[in-house]
Amino acid sequence: MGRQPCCEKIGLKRGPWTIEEDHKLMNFILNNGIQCWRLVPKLAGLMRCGKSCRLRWINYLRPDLKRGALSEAEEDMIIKLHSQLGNRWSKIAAHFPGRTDNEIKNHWNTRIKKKLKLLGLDPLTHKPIEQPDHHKNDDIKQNDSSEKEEINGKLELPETLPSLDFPEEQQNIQNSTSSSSLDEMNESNLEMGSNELFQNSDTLETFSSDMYNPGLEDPFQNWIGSPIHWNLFGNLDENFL
DNA sequence: AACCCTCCCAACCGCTTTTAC
DNA sequence: GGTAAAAGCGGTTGGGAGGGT
Repeated sequence: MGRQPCCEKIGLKRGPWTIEEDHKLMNFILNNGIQCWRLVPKLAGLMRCGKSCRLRWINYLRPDLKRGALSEAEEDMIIKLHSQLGNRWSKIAAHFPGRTDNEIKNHWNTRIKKKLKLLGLDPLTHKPIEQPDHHKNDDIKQNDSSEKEEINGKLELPETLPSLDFPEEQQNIQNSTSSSSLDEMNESNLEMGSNELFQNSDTLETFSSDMYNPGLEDPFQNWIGSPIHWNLFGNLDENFL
């Protein structure tokens, strides 16, 4: 007997959201807040499941979302955080106000992973990828020029990798080959919380607060600048509210 | 112009964790 | 403490966009 579905799926709409749906959801949440996602679609007049509404809000409609491509500094910090937290995207995203876990995860899977591989690093462990012994040198020689070309051309990598300046004890764990010890490290880091975790390196608190346009104190200013064409919503009130 | 391929990202699925009773 | 429901999370996928042939 499996778990029951999160909602009654019959008759529910799926796929991309329309502007009308966005508008309904946003108006509902802005006017009523979120008490229970399961009730949101019903009360907002949407043929979506609550889960879908939650995702849409978090990943696209939230007023405080930061839009646009991730900067190189953000990318470097993602790499750094990933080396310490693993695939805990929500934890990583917590250090990037206005960015979503989905966005960071997508960016990791489509860009950063490749970048690390091209640099000969395992995206999982952040350690150099082991080459088979007897072809090791040949492979490196062969790949060297072509990959460098790609690195310098297509991907426009920085000259050097972001320095992963772990505290000493974390460095030791990083150098260990045991995956369980990596897990332990991650667990203990999580328990420590970010404040303590990064106290010995450039603090992420500083990073987080400095890097995000401190000029835009009000998140709604970001919202207004988002690529959603708000003027399209202008006449919808009459129709949907 | 038509086709193919790759990249990117929004959205879904299913599992885990948290909360409420 | 046990159970069910809700929320959260991470892996995966589908399809549109854009570039190459």
